Amino acid sequence: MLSLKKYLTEGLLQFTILLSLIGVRVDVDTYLTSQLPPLREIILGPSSAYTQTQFHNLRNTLDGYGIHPKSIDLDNYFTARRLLSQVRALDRFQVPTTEVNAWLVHRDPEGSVSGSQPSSGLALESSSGLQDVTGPDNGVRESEPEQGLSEDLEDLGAVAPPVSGDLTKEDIDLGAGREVFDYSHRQKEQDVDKESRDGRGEQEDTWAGEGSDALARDLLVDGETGECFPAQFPVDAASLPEAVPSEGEPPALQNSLLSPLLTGAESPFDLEQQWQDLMSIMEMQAMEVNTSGGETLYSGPPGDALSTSYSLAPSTAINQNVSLHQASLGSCSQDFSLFSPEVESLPPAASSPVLLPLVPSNSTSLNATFSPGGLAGLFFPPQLNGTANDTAGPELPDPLGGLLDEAMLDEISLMDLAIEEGFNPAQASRLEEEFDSDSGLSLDSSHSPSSLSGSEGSSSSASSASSASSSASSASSSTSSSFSEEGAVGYSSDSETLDLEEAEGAVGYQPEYSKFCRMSYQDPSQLSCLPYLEHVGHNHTYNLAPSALDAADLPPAGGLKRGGKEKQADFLEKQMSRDEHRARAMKIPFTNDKIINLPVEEFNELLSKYQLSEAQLGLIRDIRRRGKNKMAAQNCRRRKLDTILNLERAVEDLRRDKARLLREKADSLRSLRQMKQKVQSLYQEVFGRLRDENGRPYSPSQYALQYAGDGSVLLIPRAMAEQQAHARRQERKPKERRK
DNA sequence: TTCGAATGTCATATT
DNA sequence: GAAATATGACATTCG
Repeated sequence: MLSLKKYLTEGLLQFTILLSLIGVRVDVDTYLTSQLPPLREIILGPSSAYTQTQFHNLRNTLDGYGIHPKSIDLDNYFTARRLLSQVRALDRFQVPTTEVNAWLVHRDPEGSVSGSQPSSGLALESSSGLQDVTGPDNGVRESEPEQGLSEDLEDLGAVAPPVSGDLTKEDIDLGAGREVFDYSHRQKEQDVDKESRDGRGEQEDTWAGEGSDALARDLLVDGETGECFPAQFPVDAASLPEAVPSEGEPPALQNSLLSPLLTGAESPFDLEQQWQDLMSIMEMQAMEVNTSGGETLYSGPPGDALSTSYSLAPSTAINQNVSLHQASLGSCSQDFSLFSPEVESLPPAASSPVLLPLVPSNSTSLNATFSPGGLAGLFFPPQLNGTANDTAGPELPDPLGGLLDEAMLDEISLMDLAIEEGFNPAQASRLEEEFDSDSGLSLDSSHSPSSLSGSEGSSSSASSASSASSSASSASSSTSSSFSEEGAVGYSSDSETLDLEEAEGAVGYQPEYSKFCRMSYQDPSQLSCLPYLEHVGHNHTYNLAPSALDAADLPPAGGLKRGGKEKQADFLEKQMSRDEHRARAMKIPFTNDKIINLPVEEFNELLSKYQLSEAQLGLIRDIRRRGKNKMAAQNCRRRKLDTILNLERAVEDLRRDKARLLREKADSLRSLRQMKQKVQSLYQEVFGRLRDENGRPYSPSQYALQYAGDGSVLLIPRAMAEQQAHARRQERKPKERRK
């Protein structure tokens, strides 16, 4: 048994593993996935060996010495024997196998486009899919704030890791994926089969061979653990094809996009139907007037398919807009999370085709037709004086001018002001864009350290130095910091300083380090944790004065062979600041930390304990002054940075607020137009039913309805109504000016 | 060699 | 007024 194990372990099995892993990985995976746990155990080792934590060990086992021989038994031996022959046979086809894999790379995306959507295409679609998501979306929301878009993109990466996480990222993130295993073998394979690979460019080999293999294998085997998880991608596959509509989007997809829109439009149509019912109940005789008015109001730009279709149901405009988004939502279940509700609801481009029709090309005429007072008609039941007459004519220059509730004037006037100013949602979005683009501040938060730099507490790691120093300085006030970090003046860490002092019997340093706060920002190990701060590790200790260097640069006594400690001490010595060198040269009997960080009372007390020369005292005072100033400068810079970051955040918040307000404004305008249209209909209906004493209808050019303060509606001569409306307008102007 | 970032230092103002 | 702190300006180092 043992001999068999040994035989397997050291001979056949390893050879089998090597061969199988060199060129026939997919086939090995096939075996693995075909429910052959023993073989899986033999070749790949226990599943635990493929966990991420073990992966580097796995990487080290490429030579075949870490294959978990404990998992081998006799059963596996025979299985392995059988497989060995197969593997050897397969090995001859390793190159074609690789080519097949390369073919998979190019095929899968097509499959995803075609709608059959093999799960493999998802990962392959990653980058293009990302663009596809934003592409059509941009097509609909082309005036979306770029900030929102960037956020969306970030979100997309978060939402759909399989999409955004491409191969290279996987390699980077995991340090080594399972591909490494294969890659290494492929290196060997290159050695063995160079001729067969000479025809390929290296890049192609990397992509077609490694990349596609990895991708294709990702479909079945986790790149890291080697575990099969076919169920994961189908899940994404179900959502992604919708979330990632490609350019060559099939009509079916577009239909799926439109269908929710149409469905969503049903509700508005129902409303409209109700309204029509109401009209019919009132037996409106001049229905065509209303209809024509509505069409006029909602007629969109020619050629606009959306607006054209929507113009038939003006009152549904808002809901149609919503429906449009719902449609895109339904079809983009994943990327929908990209858009925050507020951003998403803003319909720069999506709504532009829809909203533009809402904005009457002749807004002034609309205002002329519907003065703010017209709205009042919406808020009281059609309780009219009941003087019935003939139908009113279609021309109602300012029919509701007198129906205004003064309380609404101011509020509505704002809306009307917007209309009068020619405001429309498209302009709003345009404004938004301009605002976004000319903010002058780069709000790129993707790599902005703002995310790392929180408030004072979290402190901007962006200014790593500043951050550490801030905490250091803040703690210094209490002089009870537990930090064991670099002193304010020196660059060496406490432990390093201690080593140095121990090694060289430093000039009377008293290591009460824990008492003092120290700055850690020069700690390379910490810097290494902050990739964007890797460059922050300068030793800006200025050139030492020759006198100081004399003492500092003395070679080790006796010229003994330096140990690691001494080398470290030498290195640290070079890292010492100028003031530290000076202090050593002047034989200052305490550390610069103490000099700098002690409260003035303790500092004076410390000075009194020693007999110090004037030069020493002067140096100590300078060290203290410079050290404190250094910390102050660091704090100052940190505050500056924090201020900038806070300003950036504030600007971003303001941008969001502005976008939200613009959206609300657009919504309000839409609602206003809807209400005005309804009021117009009501007005016409009521006016049309009025009859004079002879049973004839009143002429709309001569009479108008006016809403009185007591809630009643009066029929007054139009001239009088216009006069009153003019008077109100004059009244309103000073108010607006005051505002 | 030049440039920009990070940092140290000084002078001065402020607390 | 001293000490601490803040800050602008400049110098230095480093990649």
